[in-house]
Amino acid sequence: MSDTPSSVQLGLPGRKPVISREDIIAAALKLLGPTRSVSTLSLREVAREAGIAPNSFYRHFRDLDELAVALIDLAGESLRQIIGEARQRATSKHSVVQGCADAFMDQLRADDRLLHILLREGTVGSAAFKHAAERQLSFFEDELRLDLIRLAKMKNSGLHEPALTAKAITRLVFAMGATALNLPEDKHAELTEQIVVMVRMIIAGTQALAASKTKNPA
Amino acid sequence: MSDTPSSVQLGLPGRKPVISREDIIAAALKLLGPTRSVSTLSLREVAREAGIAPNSFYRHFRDLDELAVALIDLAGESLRQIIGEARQRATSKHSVVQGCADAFMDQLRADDRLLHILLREGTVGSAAFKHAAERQLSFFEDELRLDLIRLAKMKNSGLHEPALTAKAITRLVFAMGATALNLPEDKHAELTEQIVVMVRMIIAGTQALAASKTKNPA
DNA sequence: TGTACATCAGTGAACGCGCGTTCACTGATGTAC
DNA sequence: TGTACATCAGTGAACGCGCGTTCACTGATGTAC
Repeated sequence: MSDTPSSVQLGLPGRKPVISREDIIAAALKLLGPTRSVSTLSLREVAREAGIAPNSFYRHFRDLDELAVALIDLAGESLRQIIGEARQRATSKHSVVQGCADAFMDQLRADDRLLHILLREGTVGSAAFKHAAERQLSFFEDELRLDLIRLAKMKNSGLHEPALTAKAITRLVFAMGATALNLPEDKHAELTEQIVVMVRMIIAGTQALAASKTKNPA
Repeated sequence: MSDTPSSVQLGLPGRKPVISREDIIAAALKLLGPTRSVSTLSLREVAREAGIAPNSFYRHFRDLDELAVALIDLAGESLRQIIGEARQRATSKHSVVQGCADAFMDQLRADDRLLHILLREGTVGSAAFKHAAERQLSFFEDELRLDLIRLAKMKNSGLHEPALTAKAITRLVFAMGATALNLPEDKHAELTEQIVVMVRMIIAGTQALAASKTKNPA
């Protein structure tokens, strides 16, 4: 993920890099925001922000697309960590759903650029970029699936197609989060509430379908 | 929506346009596809495709953004018409949900450029563009909301927050549709099936929540 | 420790390109009489 | 019907700009002995 390219491995002779891949990524993140998306970044612009000559960019990334994929991968890791923490934190006090939704929206409100990227840019850009975004989403779905199964066991309730349920929740929350990026701050609480109810709908639905399946097996 | 700008109104003296706004829109649609999104179109490119000089573009649109908004509006209208027909067609034979999902995916498979735009590009682009996309989505949600209420009355089942349910279904289906654009054709049947189950989950969930509300009013 | 050498991160200058936008224009189409 | 005139859709040429990419280079940092 964040390892250096082979030409920069330690132990080889030569000058040490004075700026790193991470510095360039940080520069790119500085340029991003509610009004700038990854696909509109230019190589020269990123280099300017990082304080290097345009061609120096190539010492660290093959092209802009490689940078974009690195950003997506970072964003996925970051989100999974945030939600992972929210899951553990929320087990007793509030519901898991509410806790995760709050954590999600908090991060979004904190202007986490990485989260912005993941929410907005899965559907445009190069094939490699879209593939990377899809990959991170599937990681996320997988963790959620396991969590849903655990939750269902705890509650002794059924679960109709856990994988599909996880996918539905993930895609829906991400879509709602993406709309939040264009919303003024004072609408965020309302949106958080909407997300919570939507997720509860899906969970209630998957339980209802599981129950009817038990009664009337196909 | 598709009316001509004031400078092109009929009855005024002057030369009649040999190409129209619609011709330029058609040229833009020709350029779009699974690998090209609206935000990557250039004015010169569209003009080239339309067979006019670059500066002639300005006779019909203030800038590229105005063209993009026109495309989004068209896309919204087109989709609502498609789904509206599917609703009426499917009332007796299959379920409404299955019918609409099929119509949706058929249109998508038929490489409807307008639909591509609406699915993929609500989250990037100018403020005006995002606003137009959001507006079309809300139109769609509103129609769906009325439909859900009608459906609930027919089935004598409850409906927890119809507006939110409609929003959840719309956003989820659109998100799933967007992923379909990057999928090979042979995965489309599977995806259609997933969409149908997801929508059923949400409907089952909203009914379950409505039922529990009746039993245990807050 | 000192010296010769190899590596290679970062550079400055230059390239050709497509872009959005402007300008003054042309000439077909319409209206007025 | 014919003539003079106004309108304005479309044009060709030009502008300056930022872009991605290339090239040969420099010089700091490391290794070998």
